[in-house]
Amino acid sequence: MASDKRLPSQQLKSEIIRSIRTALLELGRATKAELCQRLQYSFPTISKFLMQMEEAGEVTISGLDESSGGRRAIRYAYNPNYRLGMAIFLEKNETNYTIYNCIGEVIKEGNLPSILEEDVSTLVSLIEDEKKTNPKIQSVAIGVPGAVKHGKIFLIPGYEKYQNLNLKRCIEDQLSIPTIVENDMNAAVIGYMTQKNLKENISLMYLYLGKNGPGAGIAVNGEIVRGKTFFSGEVQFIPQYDNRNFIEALTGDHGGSSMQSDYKVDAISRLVATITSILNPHYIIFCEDELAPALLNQIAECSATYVPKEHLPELAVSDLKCDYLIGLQSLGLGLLVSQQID
Amino acid sequence: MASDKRLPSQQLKSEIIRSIRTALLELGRATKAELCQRLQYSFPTISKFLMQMEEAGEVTISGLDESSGGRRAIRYAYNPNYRLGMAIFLEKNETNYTIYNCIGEVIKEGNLPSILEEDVSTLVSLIEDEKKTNPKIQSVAIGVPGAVKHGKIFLIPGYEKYQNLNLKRCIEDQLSIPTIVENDMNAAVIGYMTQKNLKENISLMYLYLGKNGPGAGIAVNGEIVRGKTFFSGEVQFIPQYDNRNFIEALTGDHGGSSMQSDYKVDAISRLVATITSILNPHYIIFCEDELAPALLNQIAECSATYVPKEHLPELAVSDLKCDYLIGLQSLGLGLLVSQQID
DNA sequence: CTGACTTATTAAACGCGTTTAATAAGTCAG
DNA sequence: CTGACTTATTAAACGCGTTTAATAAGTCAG
Repeated sequence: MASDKRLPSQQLKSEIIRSIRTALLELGRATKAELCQRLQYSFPTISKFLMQMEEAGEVTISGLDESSGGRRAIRYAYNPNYRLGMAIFLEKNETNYTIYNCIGEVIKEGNLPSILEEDVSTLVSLIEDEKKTNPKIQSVAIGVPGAVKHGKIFLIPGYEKYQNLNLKRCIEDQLSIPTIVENDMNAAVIGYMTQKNLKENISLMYLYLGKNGPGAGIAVNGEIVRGKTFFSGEVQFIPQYDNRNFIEALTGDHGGSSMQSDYKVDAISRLVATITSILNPHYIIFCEDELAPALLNQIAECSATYVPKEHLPELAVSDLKCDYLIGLQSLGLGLLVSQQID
Repeated sequence: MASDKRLPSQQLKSEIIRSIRTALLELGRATKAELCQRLQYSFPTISKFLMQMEEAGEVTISGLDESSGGRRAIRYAYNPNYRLGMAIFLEKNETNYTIYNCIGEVIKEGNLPSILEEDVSTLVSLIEDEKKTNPKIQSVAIGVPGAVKHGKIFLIPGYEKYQNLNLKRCIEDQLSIPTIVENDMNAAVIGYMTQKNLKENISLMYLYLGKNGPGAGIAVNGEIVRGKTFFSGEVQFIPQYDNRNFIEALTGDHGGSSMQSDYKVDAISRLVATITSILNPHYIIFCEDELAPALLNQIAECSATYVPKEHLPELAVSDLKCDYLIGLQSLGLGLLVSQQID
């Protein structure tokens, strides 16, 4: 076990810095008085850390406030380019990555063939090279099509090189950059929550129907659900009809007369009703390229035949790719914001 | 908004006391050195608080350790009767309550007719009277057959006197005893986790089949799931067959030939498979008076026809009444342990 | 039964965030 | 343009947990 003997005072210091950073990023600009009001630390404490951060170039003075009857207050702004993050999407067919700053602006985008079947060193080199040309990169967030817990990839069918690899530790040990690894659908869930600014204690399911079978990312009480064997969200197996589970109902042969989309709507509605009965989440999100907005109403109506209407979640469509990106960036930003002051 | 301007130092102090109490209750007896090893506070700090607690009678010296080569260490024990808790079960047909100490020993049991249809003052008087004869009672935990959030009863069909009542605030304001209110099934979930000493990040469902329809308490990542409209766990609505949901499958007419328990087993197995596909929990618990142990194996086997076996949760039976009690006691103990020192 | 050695406990000095007092830098009426 | 009044900032004193040094209370070989 590593020496995690972090003194309470050290911990407190880190927490103060972290909270100043997030407050400044959220507010855009703030005075010392506003920060100590919001963060419940004393003026001298805020003042001390803000001075250090200004000296390091992490915050800048953006001007003086108008006087409200007395001495004019100094207004501070966070320097969004002080540190950068790198988000990497490892996919079957390609590898995308972005370099972004603390307010989510993308500085650079990159695209490569898939490296999932190659040795991990390929990925390490990619990061190392980008870090060389851009030394401000201080966090890496990697999305993978597999089950991840605490940075270790427990299950990633078809890619032996990554199976059972602690990718987080691997990169942190070799490159000394704080790293986070997350499953793709879970990152999308995090991205959606970030984007909609959903507070904690929100529950939602993000459903991806897919060509090769559906999958879902789920958050309960604001936290990602992983499950005992990383099987959570594998909704394809849910028994829905006498002889068909969800994937069979979605794709199977139904011998006949009904409209092609009717049985799909019923299957999805049954899933919505099931999730509602179990988790009663606030939202269920579908991929906008998989589901015509008109179908949402049909699904809502049909779900209400199974479950009292007032308990149904809000149904919405969203851009999975975009949420995935925002999720990874948000995870990476969390690392940036927690880092020690230089 | 109340004056929640609690100084960081005050907060830290409370946290130190809380952690000493839980450590001492968990360990039974401990030396100062063991406590500061475990809790990561310095020796002088532990020493100071332990002295205060000893003066107050909250901890006692249980003797000296054998020497391990030097001065013999003093071993301290928590006084389990220093403070007591009261757990109250409000039910349709009766009202039960227990008074218990910090190690869960029941000091007194009481039984009354149901008071759910009476005015809340009946409940307040009950607590007040017990508190008079036993002033050591410093926490109240109340279990109700309804949906609760932060002490407020949002939904309790059939009992208007309690509907939309903030029972926690009501009792705390009138009697100045820290109070917690929780739903019955959720309390059972908490009780089961406490009893089995399950760490955080565990997920489980506690299923009650019931005479008037099934219901479930669910914990995900160690936290109770309440849902957007307190509807979570209402598994009776889950569509399971072409024309039957869970409650219909459990109770309905199946026209004939199959054994009475066969369709029940299939319906429950489908529920197990569904929960597994969505949450992949570690445990699903049934009530031991509702399900013969032999059925568990049948359910496990049948579930495996819907979902790969390795992902199934551990299925177990337990005593609901007992778990409910332990859950309430555990919640009340949490209050006791968080209280300020006298 | 003494002195070298352990280990537990107490006492003094320190570090750091908070509280409170002092100072700096504005506004505005007359 | 001065003085009463605001508001922001800085400086000094304080509180409390930690670190480090000193002391207390044992063991054990010879």
